[in-house]
Amino acid sequence: MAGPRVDDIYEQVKAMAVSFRLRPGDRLNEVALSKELGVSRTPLREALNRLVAERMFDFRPGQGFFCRPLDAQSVYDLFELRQIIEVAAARSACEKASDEELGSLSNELYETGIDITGLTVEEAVSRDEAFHLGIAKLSGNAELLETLRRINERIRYIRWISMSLDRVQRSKEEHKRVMQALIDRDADAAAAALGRHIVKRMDQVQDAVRHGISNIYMEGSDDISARIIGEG
Amino acid sequence: MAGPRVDDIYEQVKAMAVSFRLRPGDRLNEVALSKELGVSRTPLREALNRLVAERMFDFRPGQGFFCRPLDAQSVYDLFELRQIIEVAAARSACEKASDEELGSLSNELYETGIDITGLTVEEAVSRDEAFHLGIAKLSGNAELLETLRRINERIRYIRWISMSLDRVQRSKEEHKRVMQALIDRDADAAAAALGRHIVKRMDQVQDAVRHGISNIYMEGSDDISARIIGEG
DNA sequence: GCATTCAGAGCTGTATACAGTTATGTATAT
DNA sequence: ATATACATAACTGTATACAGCTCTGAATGC
Repeated sequence: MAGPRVDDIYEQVKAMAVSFRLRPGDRLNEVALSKELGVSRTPLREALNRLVAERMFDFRPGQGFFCRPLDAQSVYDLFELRQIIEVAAARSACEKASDEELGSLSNELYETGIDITGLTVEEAVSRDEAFHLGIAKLSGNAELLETLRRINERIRYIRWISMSLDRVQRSKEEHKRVMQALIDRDADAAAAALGRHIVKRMDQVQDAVRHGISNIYMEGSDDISARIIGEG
Repeated sequence: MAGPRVDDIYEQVKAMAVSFRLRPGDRLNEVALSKELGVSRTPLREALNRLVAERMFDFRPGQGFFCRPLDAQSVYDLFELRQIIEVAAARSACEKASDEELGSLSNELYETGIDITGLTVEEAVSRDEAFHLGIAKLSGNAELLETLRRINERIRYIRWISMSLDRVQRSKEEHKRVMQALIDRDADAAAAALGRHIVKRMDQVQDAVRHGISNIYMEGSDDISARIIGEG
């Protein structure tokens, strides 16, 4: 029965960290967590070492693994890096993507993205990520795509908070504008629209971090992702 | 005596992978390698899992760890990503870096970088990396810096080959030009100079990959790093 | 000569045990 | 009441054992 354990454990622990069920700064109890997951410490530690490499956990020899705290500076850095990478990806996509690829990304955007009311925060963020990753994919650069994926995982919680605070979604309008620029193969316009789109969020995000950081340590904050998005 | 094992093992194995002592595509024999390193499989596997997360190794459940093959496309992608990140870092550095910081980077460049004749390839590449990482550091973005570090590790071998083929170093002139633009706080000029500098290498690199890929599997190719750089 | 099957060796994946270290909490002295 | 020292518990770090899977190669059949 037992499929490849380590991959599963890795995904589970990552999900716990992403959703802040494991609280930032906290030391991880390997025995307790391995029991909870129903595995031994050996594969658990292997999974944790992957997450250390992804900077989702800290490792202090002799003390163990610590859930990496997300301070305001790190969040800012990650958003800035995300912007850099995505803007470059959009430019690249203008050159490299086929009409077909652009068409299918556009379809996806319009099919899934018209109205996010009624979705959970998790679903809404997931769709947002999907569009941005879609652009990265069209850049044709697999390393760029993977790097962006890693970044997204680390700021997902912030996006949940941001999404749950800001119910009115102007995102979609901005996404459409980016999409149109891509279809027009207008690299400058695409870069500008996408750059503005991300920068615009960064102020919100600074607030979100402040809200988030104060809520993170409260009980019950782990179900932010399940919150339903109300009407504007 | 025994310091933190895993960190050491991680560094050792990474060094072996970076220098292609472990050949791309090859399956890793955990027992053999653990004996060679004088440790047991447990911490070795922990180290390997970190390297999987860094995309330096592949992991196939049931089969084990594989040294990740560096195909031409991956090399191109990594260089492209490197360019994106470094150019953005240079722009950022123009705004954020203090005069003092720029001064000390400049000093370092002129002190260590005037003539690389007589250095080993490893040393020359190390200095090259140091300058580029110095700019990334001045961007003030720790995540950007770390991402670039990871990229560098994966393309270091290519840089060794490139450096050993191309004895005449025009790099330094280009570095000086970038440095001057930074000191002038001229973001556009810095971005342009650095962008050109990296792009210029990419053609060489395509050749290097072809040379490299054919040499990688030859015996004795693992001492490329020790080769001495002759005069122009 | 070539493909197929099967047995054996070898290797991976995980659990467990144990040594060594770090943290905790209590008791004592100031 | 506070600080310190010590004993104990808990946890980490690594080695080892073993089960199960994968690969290799020889033997067999065509």
